[in-house]
Amino acid sequence: MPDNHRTPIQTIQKRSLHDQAVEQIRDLIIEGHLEPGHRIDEAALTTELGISRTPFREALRTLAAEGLIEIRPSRGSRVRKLSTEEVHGLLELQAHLESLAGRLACERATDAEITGLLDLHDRMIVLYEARDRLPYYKLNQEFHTRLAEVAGNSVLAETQRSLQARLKRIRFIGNRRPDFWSAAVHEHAEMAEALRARDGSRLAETMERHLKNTWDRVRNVISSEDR
Amino acid sequence: MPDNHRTPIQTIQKRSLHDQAVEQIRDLIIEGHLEPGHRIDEAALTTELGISRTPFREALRTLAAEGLIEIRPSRGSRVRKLSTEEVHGLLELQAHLESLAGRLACERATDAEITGLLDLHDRMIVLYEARDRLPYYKLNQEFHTRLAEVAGNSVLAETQRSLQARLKRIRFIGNRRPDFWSAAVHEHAEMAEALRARDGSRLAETMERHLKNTWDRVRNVISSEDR
DNA sequence: GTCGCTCCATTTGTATACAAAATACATAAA
DNA sequence: TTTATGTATTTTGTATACAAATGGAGCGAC
Repeated sequence: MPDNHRTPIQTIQKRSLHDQAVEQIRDLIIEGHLEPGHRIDEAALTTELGISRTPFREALRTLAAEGLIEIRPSRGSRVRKLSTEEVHGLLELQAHLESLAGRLACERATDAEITGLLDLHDRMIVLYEARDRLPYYKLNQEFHTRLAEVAGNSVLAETQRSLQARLKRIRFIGNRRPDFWSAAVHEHAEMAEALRARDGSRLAETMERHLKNTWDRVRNVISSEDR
Repeated sequence: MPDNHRTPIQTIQKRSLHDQAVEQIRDLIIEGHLEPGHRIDEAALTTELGISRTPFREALRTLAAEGLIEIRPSRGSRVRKLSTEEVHGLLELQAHLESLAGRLACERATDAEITGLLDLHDRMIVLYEARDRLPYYKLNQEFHTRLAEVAGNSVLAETQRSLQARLKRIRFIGNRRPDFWSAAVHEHAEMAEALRARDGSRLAETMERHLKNTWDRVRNVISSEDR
């Protein structure tokens, strides 16, 4: 008799200190514990993480390649501070990428994948109605990520993820104003409809518009904390 | 009296071993001296480059983040071998990105930048007529890179560059067949025309088609050297 | 022959030691 | 007071040493 109730097998992953460091530091940046423009203190962070400088510095190289930090030769690394132009560039590019992702998802995603996305959307609505901002924000990120994942292009998904990581902090700020948030939710409802109908063109158009509007929603916020 | 004839002051750039290693290894991969799927021998390469493992391994992390190599925990690194699907994904994404780049370039580039691109195109034609394949190929790469650069979105330019690097070897192979090459040149002529007229929509459309065709030109070549 | 085991040679991952550079500080000259 | 110069301290870059893991070669049991 098969044992249906055993705990699911988890592939044991041995992760190098490097990998763990990358994730930890990335989270510290995204969650705002390391502020943009702030210098990264190797000594402090290595003792904090309990690792030596070798894997730590490798992690810095990875994060630099991802665009999250910047390394100035012989002068230390800093959390990268996004200029207004860069944020605009990131959002412009993401709008365009997700427009493609939307179109492809409508063509290539399985019914189950579409249902999963719609389910995600429903949960977002519930959270919006409860004005539960942080969980909403997390599901929102997941929605965009998963849409890119079901588009059947791994490079696209990977690139989307990278752009999203760089924008994470900014985006979070963007939903602070209630009217902004409401507008975003409305756009999401439109996206869900297009998705349900597998209307690629409409979804593409909506996603592009959604991200263009995001830019309008965050631009003021940024300029205030500009360099 | 000011000395107008002294040699111009060059900002001395000290480059870390890390940076130099990244470039060297990247070139080795792109130029095919390190074959896809082939294991990267740290001992051999470090002595060859005359550096220690520390900066070398940092370079590997950077290249892994760029997608050029893959690091398998405790089991060494290999030059990443592109599957047919990945090449398709890369080209699909690049097509979409360059379409955006084309549109934006028409809106934002200066006249001088447009002229520069057209000049590049003219030189490509000359090289094509002389069937001088390698220099043509290099100018072609430069054309695409510069188009992305003058689009006024640094993130877009950076992303384009990264995708291009990953595709470099594949692309080179694509122009082997004379009829393929001729078709590509024809498409480029169209792009130049649209650019001259600053017709963003047409340029965007042409670039997308150009890269879609590139996929058709390249797909057979790849499957033959598939894993 | 094939499977499984043990041991050894490599190779990879991490820590540490040392060298080189940058920053901070203090002192002296204008 | 300001500027310059030299010195100490900290930080960064690189090499090396050591630990841990992997991949085979050899060998025996079946």
